[in-house]
Amino acid sequence: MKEKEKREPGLPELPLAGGEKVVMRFAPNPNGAATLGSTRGIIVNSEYAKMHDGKFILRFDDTDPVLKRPLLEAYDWYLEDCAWLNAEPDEVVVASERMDLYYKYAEELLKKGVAYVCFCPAETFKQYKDHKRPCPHRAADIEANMGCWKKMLNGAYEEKGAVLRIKTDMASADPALRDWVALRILKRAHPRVGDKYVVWPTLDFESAIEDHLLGITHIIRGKDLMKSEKRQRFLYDHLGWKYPTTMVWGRIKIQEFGKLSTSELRKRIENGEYEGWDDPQLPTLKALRRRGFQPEAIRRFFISIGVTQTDIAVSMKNLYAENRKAVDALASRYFFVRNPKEMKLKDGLSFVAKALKHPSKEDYREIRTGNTVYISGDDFAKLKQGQRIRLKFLCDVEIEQIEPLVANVIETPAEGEISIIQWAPSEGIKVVVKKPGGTDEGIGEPLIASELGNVVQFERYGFVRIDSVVKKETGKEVVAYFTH
RNA sequence: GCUCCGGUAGUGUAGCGCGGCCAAUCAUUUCGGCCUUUCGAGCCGAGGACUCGGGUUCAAAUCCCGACCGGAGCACCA
Repeated sequence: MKEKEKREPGLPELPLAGGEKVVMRFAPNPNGAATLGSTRGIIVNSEYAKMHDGKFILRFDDTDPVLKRPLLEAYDWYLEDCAWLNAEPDEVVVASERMDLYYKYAEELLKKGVAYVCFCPAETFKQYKDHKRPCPHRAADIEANMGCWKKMLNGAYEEKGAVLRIKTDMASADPALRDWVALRILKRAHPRVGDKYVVWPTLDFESAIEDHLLGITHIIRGKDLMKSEKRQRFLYDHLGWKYPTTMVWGRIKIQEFGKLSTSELRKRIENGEYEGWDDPQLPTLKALRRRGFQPEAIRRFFISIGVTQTDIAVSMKNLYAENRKAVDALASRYFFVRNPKEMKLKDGLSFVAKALKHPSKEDYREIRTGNTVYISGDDFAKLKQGQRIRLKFLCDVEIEQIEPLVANVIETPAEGEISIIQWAPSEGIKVVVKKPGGTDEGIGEPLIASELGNVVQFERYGFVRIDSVVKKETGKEVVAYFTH
């Protein structure tokens, strides 16, 4: 009989070899701030490490100073992001600081005769590859290869002048597997280590060496890197190493953002199309943090998505749902009206509304107003003469005329169906809300300014994080970032 | 051209290695109801899927073959 236990919803089980300590890694290129895609890597890898009382390593795969050039600030950003997500790495490794290691193994491979220095231009090599033929350099003896390798390191060759290839099988049925490049020449200063090196390892080489040296037990990698494993296995065989267990996940696309690469994001930010890496329009962790998303919600969101090989397109709605659960209990309620319209309260002088800060807590806020209040443009558009509505926590009114808007205060509140709307007081403050889709402007109650840094709910509008309060000649102005 | 991988409700996901307990799990979305101290909140309820065609079998989401669809690799990118 087989036992099918009900598992808690969560990540699929990690294939365990038994007895070994689990070591996971997340290995980004710090060429920009962490995106939602990188966040998935942080969450899932660290989660597996936690589940098995293992180790979580953050490794910066920053070995391309040209095409995917690292951004100096981004190293710290990743550290901050990990900390914020409660996924602090047990160890941090920077590839560009461990170049000697890669050189050492390159030499070892040359000595074993399983690697060679190749001088073919890319196009020429492709010809050999397509015809399953070895290029002439493959047959060079060890002495000659060592000599060429030294010259590579000394800068004797120009960029693209020579590469170091790993011998695999030039007749492999899969063209993607034939003698791949392990190290190449790049004569451009690296943001972190300067111009100390001219020979740089490719990702396939660097990450293969590191995964072994760091004792990584499980690798989770994108489907696009599936062939990397097959390439790297040749290297592991040459060196007599055991390859880690691998899991593969498909591409993730966030429906609301489409596909934006880090390089593309960086280009647009540098062009001034966005305010920065934390612009609320961007799918970066920094942006979500500024918008007031809770780390726990982000964690649950990515865990619910799991690890499957299918390419997926998930909606932010799932994240909103998780975040709502996290934020609803702690967000105080306030009134904010977008595109305000003034409403004159006839026969009124001044009012003090006693309003609940949260529907399930006995905690009140006061809103003082004169005989005018503001309602939102959206609500205004639906008003009809003679209609009764309730200004929440204040009073019921009957609309006497629309333009200009005048209403009579009704002493006895209506029974039954009546629409209830939020309002802003005569001495309200200006509020600007930055949203993924643009900016809303309006008026809110003055107490909003006291919630700096907090996530609050603007009733009938949504959750926002109070980002800053700026003093202007016209008075205080609140800038809020829209959560959802 | 060569090679590899995948396809369960609108969207994710469980189940698939060891076929029956699957008239298929959970979440989200959608719809309806309740609440009216808001709501995009909460509570209750409903709807909605095994890509297709063959085969094996008493029995197939699960095993086999084929088709179709989708993604990826064949970079001196990560």
